[in-house]
Amino acid sequence: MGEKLTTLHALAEPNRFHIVELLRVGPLTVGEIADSLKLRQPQVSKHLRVLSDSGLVEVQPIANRRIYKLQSQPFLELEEWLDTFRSIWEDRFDRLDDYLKEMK
Amino acid sequence: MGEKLTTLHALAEPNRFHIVELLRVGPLTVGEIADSLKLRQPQVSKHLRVLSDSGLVEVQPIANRRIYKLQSQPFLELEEWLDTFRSIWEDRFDRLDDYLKEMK
DNA sequence: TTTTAATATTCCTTTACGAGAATATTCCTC
DNA sequence: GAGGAATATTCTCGTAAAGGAATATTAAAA
Repeated sequence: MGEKLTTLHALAEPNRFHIVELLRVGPLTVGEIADSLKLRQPQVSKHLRVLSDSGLVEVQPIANRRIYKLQSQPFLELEEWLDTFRSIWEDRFDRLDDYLKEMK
Repeated sequence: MGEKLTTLHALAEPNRFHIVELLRVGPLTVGEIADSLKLRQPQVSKHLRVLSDSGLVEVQPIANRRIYKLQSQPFLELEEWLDTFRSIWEDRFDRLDDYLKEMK
């Protein structure tokens, strides 16, 4: 369960969310991300650190640069979690009524 | 895009995440949630406020009590967003190689 | 209509975290 | 090996947000 919270927390920050949206197009360096989002390099590095720690992105160092790309696992796990709710939406038209009856 | 961030933010808080997990079993009152999670009533009310503002839960007042239940829309929207990544995971085995070649 | 139960709201304190600026690190190039 | 790019880390500060305690609100019940 902790992983899901970590993933959610990482994605819930606006700039990190934007970074993820950027990276869906393809791998990018820190500088490119900073330019695109008009953020300062240190902040981008810090956000990438969070994304990296949470497993959402992966780094590949090339010489001076570091190329970041999305990692599928956390996304898939999150989607899997959301999928476990599907049965509920269909199943629970009258659960509320049940509940009301139970409590008299 | 703002709704997704709102949803993510609401879910990213541990206690709120737990509340959501609790509510998936069925609708509950504030007191029941507080008991289950061993939280104080005011904090539960405050978290439920956030969840309610983000559309994740719905309230139904019955006399003294307020019964909270999950609302499907935000979950479905989030899942839909995650689903847009699917094509990427399959498509992008070699995108990194492409990138590396591009930048020589 | 006073009392009591359930919930919401407010105020205060504390903590988490993001931004900014400066500095450290790493690796290429000359 | 000195200088310069690209990136990471550290420090400080400001702010958003969570917890605690007290209080307000609402509705039922006596």
